[in-house]
Amino acid sequence: MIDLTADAEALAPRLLGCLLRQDEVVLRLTEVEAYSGRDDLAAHAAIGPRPRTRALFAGPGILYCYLSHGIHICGNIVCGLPGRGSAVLLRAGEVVAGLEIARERRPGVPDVALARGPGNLGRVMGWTLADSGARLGQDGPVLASGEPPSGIASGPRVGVSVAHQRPWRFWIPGDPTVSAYRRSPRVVTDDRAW
DNA sequence: AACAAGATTAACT
DNA sequence: GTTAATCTTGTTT
Repeated sequence: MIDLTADAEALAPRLLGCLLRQDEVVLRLTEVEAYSGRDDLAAHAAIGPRPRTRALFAGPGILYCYLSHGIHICGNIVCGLPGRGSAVLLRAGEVVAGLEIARERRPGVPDVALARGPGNLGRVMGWTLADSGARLGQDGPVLASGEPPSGIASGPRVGVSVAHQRPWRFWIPGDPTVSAYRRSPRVVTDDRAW
């Protein structure tokens, strides 16, 4: 099994290739991002516990969902020690079961793009804000080990303007379900080294 | 009470 | 490359 008490930075690459099942839909994770906790300025945990971020501090093995831009539900797997606020954002995956339902939830979208991008992934899994706080393997999705990925790539997080020098986004290189990288419009530091 | 920004996406030009 | 869609939260008046 997977040790969810590890910090997000250590856990994130290990989640690649893992299987996440929500009801009939099973995803093979191909892209994730680590959010380290209160000391991570880009993390929702940085401001400390709030009603909205309650699930983030509830301890490892919790699903934390948030609403992005009023439209998209994005999901994280909370990890690390309770109260740390560490979590891994699920950015993309390959639908390996429940294709019919996934297609119904995203009509007209090619299979390979069904769960490409965090908002799309949440849509395919059928998540809403009410799923925030669900416990993995109980009232939430089930996480299981899968075939280890052929390789792991890393780089700066998508849409994040701080801590940009740290490679906290991990993906399976060459996988067609991985989302395109879009730099935050606010990044000031020179990141050409990446 | 009003406002701006956001771990985004898809549809434009 | 630009922009609309939509809503919650934190910040400012």
